[in-house]
Amino acid sequence: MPFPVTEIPKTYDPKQVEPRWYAAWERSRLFEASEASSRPPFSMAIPPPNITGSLHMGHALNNTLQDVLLRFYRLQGYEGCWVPGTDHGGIATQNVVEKQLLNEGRSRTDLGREAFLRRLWSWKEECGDTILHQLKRLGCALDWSRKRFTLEDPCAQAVLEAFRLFWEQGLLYRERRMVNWCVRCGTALSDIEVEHEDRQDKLYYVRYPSRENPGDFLVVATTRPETILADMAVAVHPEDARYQGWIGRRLLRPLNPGGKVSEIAVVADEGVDREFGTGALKVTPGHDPLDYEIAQRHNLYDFLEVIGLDGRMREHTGPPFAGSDRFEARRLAEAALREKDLLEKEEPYRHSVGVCYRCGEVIEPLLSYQWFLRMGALIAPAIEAAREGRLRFYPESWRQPYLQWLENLKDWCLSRQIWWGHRIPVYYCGNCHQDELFFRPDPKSAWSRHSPTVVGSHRTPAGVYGSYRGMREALGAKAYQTALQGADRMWVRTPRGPMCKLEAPARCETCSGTEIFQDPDVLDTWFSSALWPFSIWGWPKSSRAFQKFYPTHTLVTGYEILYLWVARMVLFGCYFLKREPFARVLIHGIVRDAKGKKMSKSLGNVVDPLEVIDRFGADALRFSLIQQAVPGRDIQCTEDSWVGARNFANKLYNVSRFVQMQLSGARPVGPDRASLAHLADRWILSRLCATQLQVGRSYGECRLDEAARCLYSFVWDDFCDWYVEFAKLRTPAPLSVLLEVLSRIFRLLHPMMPFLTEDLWHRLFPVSERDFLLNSAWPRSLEDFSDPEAERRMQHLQEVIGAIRTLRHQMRLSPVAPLEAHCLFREDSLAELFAEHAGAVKRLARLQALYLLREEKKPPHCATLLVSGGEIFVPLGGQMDVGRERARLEESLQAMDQEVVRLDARLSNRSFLDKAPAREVEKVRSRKRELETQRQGILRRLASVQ
RNA sequence: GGGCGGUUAACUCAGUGGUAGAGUGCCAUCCUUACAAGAUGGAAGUCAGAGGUUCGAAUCCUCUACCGCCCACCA
Repeated sequence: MPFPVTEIPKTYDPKQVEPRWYAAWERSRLFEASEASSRPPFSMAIPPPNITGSLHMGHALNNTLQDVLLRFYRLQGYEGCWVPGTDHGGIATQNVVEKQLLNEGRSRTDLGREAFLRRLWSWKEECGDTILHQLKRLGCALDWSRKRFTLEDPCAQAVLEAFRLFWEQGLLYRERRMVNWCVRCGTALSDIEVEHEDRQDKLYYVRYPSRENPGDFLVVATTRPETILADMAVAVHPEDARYQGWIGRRLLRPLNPGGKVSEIAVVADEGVDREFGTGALKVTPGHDPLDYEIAQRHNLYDFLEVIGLDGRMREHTGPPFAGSDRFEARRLAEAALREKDLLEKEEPYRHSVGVCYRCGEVIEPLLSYQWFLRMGALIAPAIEAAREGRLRFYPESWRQPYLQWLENLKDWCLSRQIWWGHRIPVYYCGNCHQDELFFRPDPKSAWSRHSPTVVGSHRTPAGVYGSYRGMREALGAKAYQTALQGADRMWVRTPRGPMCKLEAPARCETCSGTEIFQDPDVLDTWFSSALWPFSIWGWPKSSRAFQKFYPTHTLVTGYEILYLWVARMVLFGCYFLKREPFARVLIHGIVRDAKGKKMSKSLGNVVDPLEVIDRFGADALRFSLIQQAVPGRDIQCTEDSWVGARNFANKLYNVSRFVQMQLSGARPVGPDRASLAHLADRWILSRLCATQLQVGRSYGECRLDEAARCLYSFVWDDFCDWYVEFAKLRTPAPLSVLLEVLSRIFRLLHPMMPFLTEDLWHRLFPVSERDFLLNSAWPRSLEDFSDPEAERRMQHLQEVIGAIRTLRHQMRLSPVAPLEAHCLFREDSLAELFAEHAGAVKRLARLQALYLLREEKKPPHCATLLVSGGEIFVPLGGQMDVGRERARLEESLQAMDQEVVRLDARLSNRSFLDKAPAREVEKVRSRKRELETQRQGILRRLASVQ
């Protein structure tokens, strides 16, 4: 009894299926890995999304790829463990919450550090897991029992421990240095957190008067005239003939803090580019990294610093500059120079400007106290790992950039002057540290009224520098306490060295003083990210999970965070554990919109993955992304690609429905090689064998895109279009093969389309509710079923069926016009083949009759088809259009002639015959023979068609 | 300034030495009892350009053009 069609809907509805299965998986704790398992481990650490925002296409792609790998390796018999988690996201998250406060008309200093942090934690509780929850809709097989957050234990503990270990090894130091300062975020950034943007600016040519003869100028080109106020010298190239006479002379600084004119020297330095501008460079060591280096080379240590941490000109610059924004100051400087007739000219100039990767504000190079990590000792192992193949990149082309980055690596600026993050575990003693502090007080506090009197300090709009002891003395104990509470932050220079402790010490180790305070800075959020592949398992504590699952197997990520994150994980993993944190890095591209533009909120071109899931299903979204995810290459996401993937899902759904309808009570046993009699059976299993091999290989080599395309074409072209069409004619239906093929398709495809395959698996096979596909196994090898002979024979049938279908169109016949075919084959085996499968050929070519001729007995009024190994005559009777038939034959004759010419050219080429492999030559020869035979046939037909 | 990647059908892209592929779109025909989210057939490409290596090049090498990305102390 066929299953009544009406009971199963004709189109697949993912909405009915997907949520149900994810719930079932979770209920059964299907994704929870066991460290006690004897199966080999396959572990992955999710790239933890920041707790800002919600799922976007990039996450969807990244996590789909991971889920495919996880599910594939689980089917392969591995103990799969994929750890979910989120990143506190330092500056990014703090910015989000600060923006909220701003809308309420408040700032973080209004709240104070503690209240602000409380607010961030409640944000985290509220929105932090949004993305993780959304990943469930995508089907991700994450082990929820192991969810981590970078700011909580065990990850937070790992951060402290890592810092302490670095400290003990002497790799940490605190120094006043030129760093990238974001005046908007109010923090230092590491070098890779600075992005470069091309900007249209002006290049100013400024006259620096000679001291001896103020009418004599040396002209310097600069884009930043506001920093002239902090110029300490002018540098020229030592071999620049134009300036030999100037070296060693004194110049008058064109603009001066407080208007007090002072002198600067002309120095010679190799660092100067003679080609640029006038070949003379103004040296501003307080606000430019190159100038800082040059100044050091010339022992210029007494720098002027004119731009404050808030991006405004500092007080001592005097009118009209003091207090103005640095860009406003640029215009003021331009005007002042013009007024003094020191501006020779200006020209439009395009150059790249460093901006903050979090807020886009132009970076200000500034001197400030920061914590740095010495990278020198960490680099070599990370390089070796990649050189020696213990760490592999997919695609390999990313290995070189990775190595180059490491080779040029400088020390890492770790400290951030924000509040949200891992507070640096360093403690200072109020008694015995002779320190210099920087306070940025709450403007409403009493402290700000006292500050101008502080000893030895200089003041900026941002705050006050001064010595710790000096401040206390100046303020008195009480006001000083208030100041400490109100202080936004402070930098401390420590002649005797502070203490690094996992917990706040009660008293000073040196003097037993109890006035202990912690370094106010937090660590770069990427510091905790670098520990992620081992902190998630509880490192530094050793645990069974850690033993079992570290190192992780594969890291999947986008190339945009290769340095920011991937390289640093390798550095840290190799350093702390002497073992790279993963063996493979699968690098995918960026998801772009239909026009190839990067998706961004500001462009308004973001496509919401959840919306795509609603419309097309998670499986369709996944399959579409996978299909396009050639390693390292960007992906365009378009409506079309979702539709195509959804149609594929529907195709598989329907072919399964078809098989289901054939099922009656008894379940057939699986086919075995010996008893496979039917050509179609042998053929489809042979094709399946090749497909399974290819798909397995592709999955294993991180070519998920390849696996997707391979399965797509097997399912659609081979199975649906040919095998099932053959099967429809057979009674009883070849259920054992149909089910075997489907059962294998489900398992091969499950990593990419988990919901649909799970659903169909349960519908078609007598498995219990809890026998999940993910717990089944990758199908055993089909190599026994490989059958090239069957594939060849099938090809003959396909060719003839195709030729007759084409003929109908060429002769403008209706697809249902009654036709018969008379076949004449040169080999008996072919005749037997067609005799055996006459039914299928008749049906698929829609013939009324199929005759096999023993000798040439061409019926009258017929069209002739030349096929491999024979000819097919199709009588057309009254519908025969002689002219059309002649044209058709002539056209194919022409095509053959062209091909023959090409083949002849190759065969008459001595060096081809001599040098090409014999197999290749034989291929050409046999093609030529076949063509010749067909050609003769056509010529005979042409002669007889009147 | 250095480096990397791309340029293949109208569109989006596969294809690393044997003579060009897919999906979508287009044209034509078809409600053939799994699927119109389908079936069948078709048109459509000097594989960016030039040179080289090779019996043979979309594929390897060199150069050029355009597009994109990364790195760099472009004052």
